[in-house]
Amino acid sequence: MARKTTQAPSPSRARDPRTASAAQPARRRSGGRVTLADVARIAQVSTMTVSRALKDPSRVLPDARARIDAAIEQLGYIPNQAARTLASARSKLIGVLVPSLSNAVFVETLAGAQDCIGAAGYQLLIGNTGYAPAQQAELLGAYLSHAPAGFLVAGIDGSRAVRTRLAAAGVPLVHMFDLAAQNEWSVGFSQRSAGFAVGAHLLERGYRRPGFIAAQLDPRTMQRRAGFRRALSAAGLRDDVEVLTKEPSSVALGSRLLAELLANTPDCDAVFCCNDDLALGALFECQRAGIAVPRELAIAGFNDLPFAACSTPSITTVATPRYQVGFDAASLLLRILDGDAPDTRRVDLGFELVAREST
Amino acid sequence: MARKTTQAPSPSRARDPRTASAAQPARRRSGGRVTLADVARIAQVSTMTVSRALKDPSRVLPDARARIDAAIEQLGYIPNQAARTLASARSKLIGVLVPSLSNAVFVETLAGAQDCIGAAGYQLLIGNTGYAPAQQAELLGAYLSHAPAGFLVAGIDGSRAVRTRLAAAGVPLVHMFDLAAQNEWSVGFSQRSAGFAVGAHLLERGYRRPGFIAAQLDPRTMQRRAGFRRALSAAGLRDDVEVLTKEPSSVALGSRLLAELLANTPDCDAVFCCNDDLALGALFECQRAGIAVPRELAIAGFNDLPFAACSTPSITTVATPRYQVGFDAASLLLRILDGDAPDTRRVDLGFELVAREST
DNA sequence: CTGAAAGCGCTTACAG
DNA sequence: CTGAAAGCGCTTACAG
Repeated sequence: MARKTTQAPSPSRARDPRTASAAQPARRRSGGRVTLADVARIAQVSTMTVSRALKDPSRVLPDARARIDAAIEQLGYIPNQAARTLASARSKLIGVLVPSLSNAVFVETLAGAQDCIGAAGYQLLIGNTGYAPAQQAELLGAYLSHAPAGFLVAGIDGSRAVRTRLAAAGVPLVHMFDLAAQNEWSVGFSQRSAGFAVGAHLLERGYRRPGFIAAQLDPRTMQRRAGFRRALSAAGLRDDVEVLTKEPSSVALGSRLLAELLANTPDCDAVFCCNDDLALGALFECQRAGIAVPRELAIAGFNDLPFAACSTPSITTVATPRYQVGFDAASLLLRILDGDAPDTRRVDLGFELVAREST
Repeated sequence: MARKTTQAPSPSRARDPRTASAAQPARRRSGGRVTLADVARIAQVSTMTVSRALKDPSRVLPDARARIDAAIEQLGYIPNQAARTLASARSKLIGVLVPSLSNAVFVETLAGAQDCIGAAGYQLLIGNTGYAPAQQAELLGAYLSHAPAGFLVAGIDGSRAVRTRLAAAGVPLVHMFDLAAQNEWSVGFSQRSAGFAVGAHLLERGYRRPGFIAAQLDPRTMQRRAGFRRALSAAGLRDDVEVLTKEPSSVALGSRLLAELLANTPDCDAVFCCNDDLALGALFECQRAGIAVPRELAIAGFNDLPFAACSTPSITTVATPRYQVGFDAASLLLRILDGDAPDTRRVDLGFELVAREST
């Protein structure tokens, strides 16, 4: 197949098809890379036909298709994304904005999104907003210069002004984790219900004086808190036993916050940590202080990070569908881009309370 | 400034400058977005001058520059990256390939790279190779279609064929974590020396029967192992007390591997875990089995992830400059792109053994 | 310091 | 099903 026939007028042409045009243009900037036109020439069709074969092979006759495939293979042709984007005014890039990368939750969400879009030939443009709403708007604007096909955004912090710009540019946006208003696309679950579930679980286990510790205090954390407090107050218990800080979350911080909580409220018998890192730190603090978990103090976390299942004791937590949030949000975005948008704009993936030894 | 003068021939033109050209071209595909030409028209200069002002303001007279800035502001002009890339044959994208995203180490490396290149207007195109050398080559090839300015790659798994293609395309590549051969760019540290340091530390503490547990078994892990074994054999001790598995690393796996190690070698008095996740799992396993750490068994990890400092007991480990690896590798890449490449191609950032309670 | 022309490599929008 | 023409929005390479 790749063997040259003796009919070939000039063997050297096969190596660099561009020399085929006898009259070289005066100024040529091409870096010698293989283009669609090269493929078209070898395959003896027009560039349009090659372009079609690439996009949708069924729109080209089998015969031409075979010659094109062979030419692509022979030349090692790689499509130029910039040219595609410029001509079509839309790239194969999808902007994803997450509030943090040090939080394993969002990393898994990115993995889910990546796994979903990879097959469709898209790439992720990942932006870290650092939990700053202003930064979110900033990045959305900046990414627009890449003509992204769409956006995936954790949280609903975006200013209205930016969303208007996106709408004007015709770039769809899917919210992740939060459930947005009916007229916007979103994939997530109710943070509030999840918080409520933890409160209800602790009450059911018989704890009467649960506390709450939290860091970062981003919107989702505050929603979990609201649900948790609701569960307590509905049962006639105090719902204000808590230690909050805007500091970034970490295991070490969990130890500090728990120490502070116990100093403030010695008769506290359970604690809901707004995430598993904090819960792990709280557990370490108990081990250090010789407090038996759960006999003297119960600990509940949030997210079900891998270590929660195998710590000693294992940690009760809420399993959140973070990978699925990323995957499904991306999947929804692809459907929207294909003009195959579903009717329901809000997708509630739910959550699951996982009761373990720590409560 | 933004106020319109009564001299303006037609206020409506200011809103959509493109209507200024009386004769509309027959076919116009522009989506109504603002272009360089629009800015040039408003500022009353050529597009070239606007282009220059954007790239290097000092090459344009202050007077023109002021009009251009005003026009950009007024129109809300955003440069089209695709057009830039197509015309210049080089994008503002940098490909980064890491073997895993579930490993916090690489996520921090990405953060470092991101922080470095963000100011220079570059974006990261992040690829996950899943520890598969073939996948690394695959992604390098695929990313070429985006005409990246350069590559940052964790590990030196890339096949020679791919690197030849990159060289041919003039796209520089900087290795991260491993120290490459003298003729290639790399920023990292000696994994082997780090492994040796852990072995030496355990011997110095008086442990005589250290074991080793490891997962994934990627090249870097194996280099650490080699250094560790060297330290033991040099002291005349057995260096083959180990449990290895190709499974992905996790905290739960650390528990399992330790249990297996102790089952095989009951008189083992210390264990070097190839990373901190495994070490944490080992610690949990000891707590579960009632084994006192470090009195009955010493535990050492690798990387110094945040939790290592605050567990009970705290974990001895090797602090690796992962954020710095990402930052400095990106910084090196930018220098190369600016034609300001340093003489030394290998940058050794070193490591630090952090002795804590677990040994 | 500034500008007119050509080109980058594709796709859109029409035709046939 | 296939193709010739025009255009996407910038930058390169020359001139002046």
